Amino acid sequence: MSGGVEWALHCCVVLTSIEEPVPATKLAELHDVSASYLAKQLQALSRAGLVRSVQGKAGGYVLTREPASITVLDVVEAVDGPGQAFTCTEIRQRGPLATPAESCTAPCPIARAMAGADAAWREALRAVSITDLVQDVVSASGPPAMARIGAWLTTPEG
Amino acid sequence: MSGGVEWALHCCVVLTSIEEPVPATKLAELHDVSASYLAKQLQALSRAGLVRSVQGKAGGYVLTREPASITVLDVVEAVDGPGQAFTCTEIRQRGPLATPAESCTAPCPIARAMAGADAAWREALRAVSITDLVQDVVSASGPPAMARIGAWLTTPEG
DNA sequence: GGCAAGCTACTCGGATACACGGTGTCCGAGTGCATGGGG
DNA sequence: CCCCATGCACTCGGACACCGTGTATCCGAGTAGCTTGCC
Repeated sequence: MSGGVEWALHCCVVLTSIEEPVPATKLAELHDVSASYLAKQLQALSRAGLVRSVQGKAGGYVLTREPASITVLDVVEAVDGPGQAFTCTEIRQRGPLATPAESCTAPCPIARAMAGADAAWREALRAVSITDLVQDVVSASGPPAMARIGAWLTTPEG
Repeated sequence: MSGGVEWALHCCVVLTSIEEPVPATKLAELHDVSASYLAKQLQALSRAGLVRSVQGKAGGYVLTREPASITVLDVVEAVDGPGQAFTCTEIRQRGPLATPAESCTAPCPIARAMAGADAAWREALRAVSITDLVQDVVSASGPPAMARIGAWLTTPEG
């Protein structure tokens, strides 16, 4: 899995602390990561419609939806792509004992098992929303944690 | 995910059709894949203890356990390694608002969500055994399917 | 005919090149805000 | 005092190198079985 997923999720959590646009550079120095590379992940979120980018002097990124309606799966699919991890090569249709293509109406058992596991994985990620992550943060670091982040984001210099 | 997983699973299914050792070259030409690369996957299965390799003229690979006790998860972990797909970088401990290390007793919410999804994925793969895959094959291609494979493996030339 | 030594051929196992996707970086296009001048 | 044109600084967006992991391959070490010669 792409490491940028972690950055993107942290950014989504941070963006819930404020309504104004936050530039990528701010998010980068807040997390102490490469600004250029983080921009790539944010662009992916923008293409997926999870965040909206506003340009100009006071521009940046804003969440488009309520945090409760954004799931972790949304972010993962936006950054890593919607493709499945496992792809069936149809080995059963190759070799001297290849099964004819007309008998391959149903997917091969291996592909089915993998697809089932992938569905379970996605379902688990779909069950967690950005709001849930924020709730866990305030439970661990105290209620003013998110407020401190929002305040830091508004200060001119980091 | 590594593409060799698919090859390894097909090999495990094929190995259930016969008790004698099957060389890697036979498995390769049966599936019409690279023999050298398939050997690497079989070595991984051997290191994990799922198959046993016998050397010499009539050597090859044999399953060590009953197919019903070998799960798809076993094969996946043997080939792709036991490591998780997602690894937490502990971003929360970096940057100007880093949370102190003493407050990080519990894993961060993002890592927990990912770990939960990974557990669900593994559980789904653990629920499917090689025997289940074989049963699906005979249901789709008819009872003599596995017998044909076993017969082909015993013929001198492919 | 039985047995043992030697040979052969076949097997696995690890060490070795190549390629592609993820990682990281950079600069150009576009836009909203601030400023200064005019009415 | 209000409005508008101008400039600017800041933002995103996509295009460009680099590296690590997976992909593919090869050759050497080792062993079981067959052959052959001898007793």
